[in-house]
Amino acid sequence: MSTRSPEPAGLGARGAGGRQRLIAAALELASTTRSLASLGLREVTRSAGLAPNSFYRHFRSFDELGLAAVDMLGGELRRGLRERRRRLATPPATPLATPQQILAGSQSLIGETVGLVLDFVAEHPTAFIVGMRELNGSSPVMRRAVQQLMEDFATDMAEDVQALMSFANLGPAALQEISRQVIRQMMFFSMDYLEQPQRRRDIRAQAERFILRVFAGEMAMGAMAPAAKPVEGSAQKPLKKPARAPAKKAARKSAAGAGAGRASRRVSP
Amino acid sequence: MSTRSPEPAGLGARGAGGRQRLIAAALELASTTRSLASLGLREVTRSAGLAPNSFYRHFRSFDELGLAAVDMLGGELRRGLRERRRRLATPPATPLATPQQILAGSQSLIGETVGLVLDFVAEHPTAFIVGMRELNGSSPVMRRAVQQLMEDFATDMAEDVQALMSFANLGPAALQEISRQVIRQMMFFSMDYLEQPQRRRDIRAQAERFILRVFAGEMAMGAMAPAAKPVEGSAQKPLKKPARAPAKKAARKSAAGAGAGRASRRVSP
DNA sequence: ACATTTTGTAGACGATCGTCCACATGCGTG
DNA sequence: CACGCATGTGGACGATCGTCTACAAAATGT
Repeated sequence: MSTRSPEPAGLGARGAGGRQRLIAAALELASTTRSLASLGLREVTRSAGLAPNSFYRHFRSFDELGLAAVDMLGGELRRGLRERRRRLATPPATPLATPQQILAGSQSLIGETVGLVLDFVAEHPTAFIVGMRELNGSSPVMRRAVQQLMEDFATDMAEDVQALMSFANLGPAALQEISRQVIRQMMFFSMDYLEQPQRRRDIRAQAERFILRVFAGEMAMGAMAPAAKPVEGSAQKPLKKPARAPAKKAARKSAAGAGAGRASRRVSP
Repeated sequence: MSTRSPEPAGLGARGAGGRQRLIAAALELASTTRSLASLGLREVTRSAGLAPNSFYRHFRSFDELGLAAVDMLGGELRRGLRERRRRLATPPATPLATPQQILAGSQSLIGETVGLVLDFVAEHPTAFIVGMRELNGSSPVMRRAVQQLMEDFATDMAEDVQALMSFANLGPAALQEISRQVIRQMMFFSMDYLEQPQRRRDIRAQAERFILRVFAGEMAMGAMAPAAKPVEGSAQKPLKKPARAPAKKAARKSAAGAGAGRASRRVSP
């Protein structure tokens, strides 16, 4: 529709046209300054070296820009994760093993995956920060997009775990539920990872420990009182329809509110 | 300093002065519209039924308003949780029990606590939504405040678990780590709880299951290969000093960015 | 080569913003 | 009563904002 050349999807893409520059500038500004929706159209275009009106040549609203960024970077991470995990698809170790052995054998897989995620986050800090922000942030559109992305990650993870650890027989519903919880917790770990670079090794270890602990807990609970794990129906459907808008009356077009000068520090008096 | 009367700290406080009205209006607007920092001073005062200038009579900036809200509502929840848990401080069941028995006996405590948290969230949706938003949101000041509040919750929880389940001998470092992870996960559960009222029972069950699973996992891992749980030093210090500002140059006074009309929908053409 | 689409620029309009100033009111204390 | 103090009001300023219309240049298809 827009760029006729394939555009290898690099974000920082220097020679690329205004579209990539706008996305990069918006992520940069939104991660250091405020939320995506609070950004000024003029602010972004100025930072991208374009005239204010050029924004409309590429996006109709900030939501559209945000969705493009989610598609681009979320897709990149998702592809990387799947590829990495498929590459690590060593045939399952001795199928008849104790839970201890199963977990111990999974440690390398877990460690590699955690590493990939945290590396990605460290390489694309602005994208992650904006994603985390929009997850609970401004527009319902962005919220849905990021939520769906996380749900996709969880589904990928559940499938891979099912394939690589089928011997540890976990119900598919429980597996999806655990995967979602792991993905969510990884959001916090990733934030820590960015905010406290000096503690990266510890944070990484914490993440691996958490995953191990959750799976160990599930296996332990499965092996004991069955009254403690009903799981009910399929834990959570993959985000059906919006159905109800959180806004008060009309579904806001993109963003709203936000003020003129704000405490913009009057940097040029 | 400000209100000389004790002010029973009710939020909606109708007869109260402009201060409470401003906080209530800000939370209402920030939860339905945008982030706290993106709010307009005029927007809030208008919603509170005051003149724009009256804002300065109570707060110097939006950060100050946010901190007041965190203190008020965060303190309320924290007090409620501690009180509830102390009230449930039934003497520990048979001290010499299997892990299964320990966990089974803890289910009622876990269920009660989860219920209290989710009830609070359902009763103060705007406060929680704003908190969740500011956790990763605008100003470093608010981020720190909410992070600290969560860390306090985690510490409370660790202490209570230690007191009520001392027989399940978990190291204090591991206990603090697990508590923080539980608190963090509860943020997501709480968000689900608000966004999907029709699934509340399921979400509540998921939360209880998660907590049970994490503790079961820790106990299972403690009982097996010790190479799998080093935990290192005290998992995470309680948020030492800011030390470095995430902003670029100067520490922004309160909020920044944000634009004039934005896509404010031109609601009155 | 020429028309069309895409991308970008320039200027202007009305609206909202944060903030400052001067002024008005209620209240307790001397 | 006079005084200080907290609280609230109204008007005005300069600045930034989103968006609109009109025009320019490069790329593209035929």
